[in-house]
Amino acid sequence: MPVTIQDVAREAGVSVSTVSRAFTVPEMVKDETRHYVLATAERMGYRPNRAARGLITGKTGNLGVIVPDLSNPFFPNVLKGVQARAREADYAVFLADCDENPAEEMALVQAMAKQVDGVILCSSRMSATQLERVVGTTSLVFINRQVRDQAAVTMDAAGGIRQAVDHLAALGHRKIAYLSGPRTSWSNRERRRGLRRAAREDIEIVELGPFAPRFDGGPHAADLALAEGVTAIIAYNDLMALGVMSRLADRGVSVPRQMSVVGFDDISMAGMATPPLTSVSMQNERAGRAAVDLLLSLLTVTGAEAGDLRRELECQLIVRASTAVPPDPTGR
Amino acid sequence: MPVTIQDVAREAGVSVSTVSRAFTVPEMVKDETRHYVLATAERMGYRPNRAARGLITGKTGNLGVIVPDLSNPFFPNVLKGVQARAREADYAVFLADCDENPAEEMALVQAMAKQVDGVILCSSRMSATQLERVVGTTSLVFINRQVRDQAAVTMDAAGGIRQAVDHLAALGHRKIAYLSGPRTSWSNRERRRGLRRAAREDIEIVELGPFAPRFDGGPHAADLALAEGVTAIIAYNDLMALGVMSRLADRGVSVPRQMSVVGFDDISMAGMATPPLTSVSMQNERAGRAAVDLLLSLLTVTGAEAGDLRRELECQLIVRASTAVPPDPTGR
DNA sequence: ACGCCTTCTGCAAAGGATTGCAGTCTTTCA
DNA sequence: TGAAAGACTGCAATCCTTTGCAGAAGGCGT
Repeated sequence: MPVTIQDVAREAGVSVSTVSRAFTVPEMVKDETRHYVLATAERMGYRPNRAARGLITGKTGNLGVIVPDLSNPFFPNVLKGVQARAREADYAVFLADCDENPAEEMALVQAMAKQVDGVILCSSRMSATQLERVVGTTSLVFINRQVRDQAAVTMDAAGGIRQAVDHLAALGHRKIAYLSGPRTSWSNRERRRGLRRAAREDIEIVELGPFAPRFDGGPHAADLALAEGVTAIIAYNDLMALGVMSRLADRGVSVPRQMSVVGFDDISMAGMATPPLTSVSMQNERAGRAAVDLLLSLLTVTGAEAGDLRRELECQLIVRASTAVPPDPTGR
Repeated sequence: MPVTIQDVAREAGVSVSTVSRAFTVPEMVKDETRHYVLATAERMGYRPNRAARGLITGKTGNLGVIVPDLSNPFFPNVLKGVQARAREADYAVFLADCDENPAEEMALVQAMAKQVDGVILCSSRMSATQLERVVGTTSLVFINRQVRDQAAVTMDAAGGIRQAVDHLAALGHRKIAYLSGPRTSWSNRERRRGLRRAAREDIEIVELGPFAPRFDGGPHAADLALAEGVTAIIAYNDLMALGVMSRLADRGVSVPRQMSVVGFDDISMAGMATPPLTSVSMQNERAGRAAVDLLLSLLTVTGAEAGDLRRELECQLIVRASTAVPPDPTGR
């Protein structure tokens, strides 16, 4: 049923080699022949069998992406970038969701290894030892995590935090809470690093947590922040920030009048919240595209050292309605 | 570098046939031999090359999913279901995002056809003529759309609408607006069908739109609904509902005191909105799993007629804080 | 007119796995 | 004890492409 290169060759009255070359090394076959072959192929609806091609070239034309959890709105956007860029480069993408489970993540990489030219790992949860066992099985590009000698695209979260702190400081806030995410997460460490870098004489920053990096981590975090008497909150991510806002609303604390809230990631729902959430935007889609670019050069550029392939994306503070000047300490 | 079946055979001192059979038809090789072979393979880290296998068996062990837009929070959840179920069945999944572009969607199906055993189409945007050209190139399963003689998993949106109407009626609402989505969309037709079925003597339903099925379709829709003087709104989907709520807040209309709002899809952010949005839940993850099940039986069960493979999932109204009794018409 | 260089095309091997067929070795039954 | 059946295993063809090598044809310089 499916039409093979043989069928095209027979129909066009040439050898399979010629058909093959018409597709893969066009300049090697006479214009006239090539046009005729290509036209015939088109007419017959021929599409080269990638599996067979991969068998001999050693390249599959596929790449894999592994994300910790698709229902975390952070990932679909990077996935979208990966997919779009991959398609431009005529690659197909394998998707896997490891459900936040490092062991599963490792298994997935190994299972994929044979059928892809490389794998993109988003916010990998794997331990150093687990990583060791997958490095080398296939080309790897990390997103949001740096691993020695491995290609990676990261976000300048530290810079983002700084922007958030500066923004709040400019508004007049003097005591700010940072609501920490999972202690072991690379992203959280990065954010904390940014916090230290953003430290200023005139601002007091208290760090709370860790809290669950989800909506339901918010309420607990909000209560602690209120108890600390801060006037502004920077949350580990938007989900947590939304949870915080929800809790504040329940407790009758008005955002942004009595409390300013800043999130992280700028997931699409940030702009839809009430009030719309000020957030540090991560350019996830760009990150996805960049990861594919890195992977591509890793595969094609000879002698490219994975360790040299690094790309850091700017973060951008998107100011919306959840931040404002702090309440007058005199009580109006 | 990668270890092949030949390597294992040599190492284990048997022929490649035996190794192959040890994996694919275990009962055909002597227990002792099989154990030894399997152990050797394991030790050497051998994983069969799926491409090579697919070449000869004609089955790839892959399946494809095409979604219209990953950044629409509806899809990642069904994707998650697809992925999970596929992995259980030892299938890998190819993902593609067609950016709401039917032509691209068609091209993607054709591009995938050769490398997958079947494709799952989520909320396909293709026209009848376009569909005609892809049916037959590979096995298809539709989600959220019914096509003649094709396997499909659908949601009982009509039933969901009815639940929403009954809920609002029970609260005392007498005039309700339905905010329509894209006129041509199958989902929208289904919802409208449900609307007619839910029609009751005591309730007046006005249909407005069509509006963009996104957050930014909400404001326009909200204004029209207000002008109609309804006390409750059912939106085409949650995104639109959130846009409506945002606009209502801007215009000083309190939800749910002055206006009740019901969404559709129950995307994760519905519960995080302020107030949390009452919504018709679609069980997207289950839908994804069901689609894979359908595809699998389409592939294995001989003589399974695609047209017979239908699965309809229940919808469930999740009542949250965005719906309440209507304002007293006397003005309190 | 000859040889050489180009340009184009075809032959055949290779890549990793599956599988029909045939061969070997045991076992069983008469 | 011999033959037939049964249980395993191996050989080799096959799936669809790519690609090194060699052959064919045409052009050019001398």
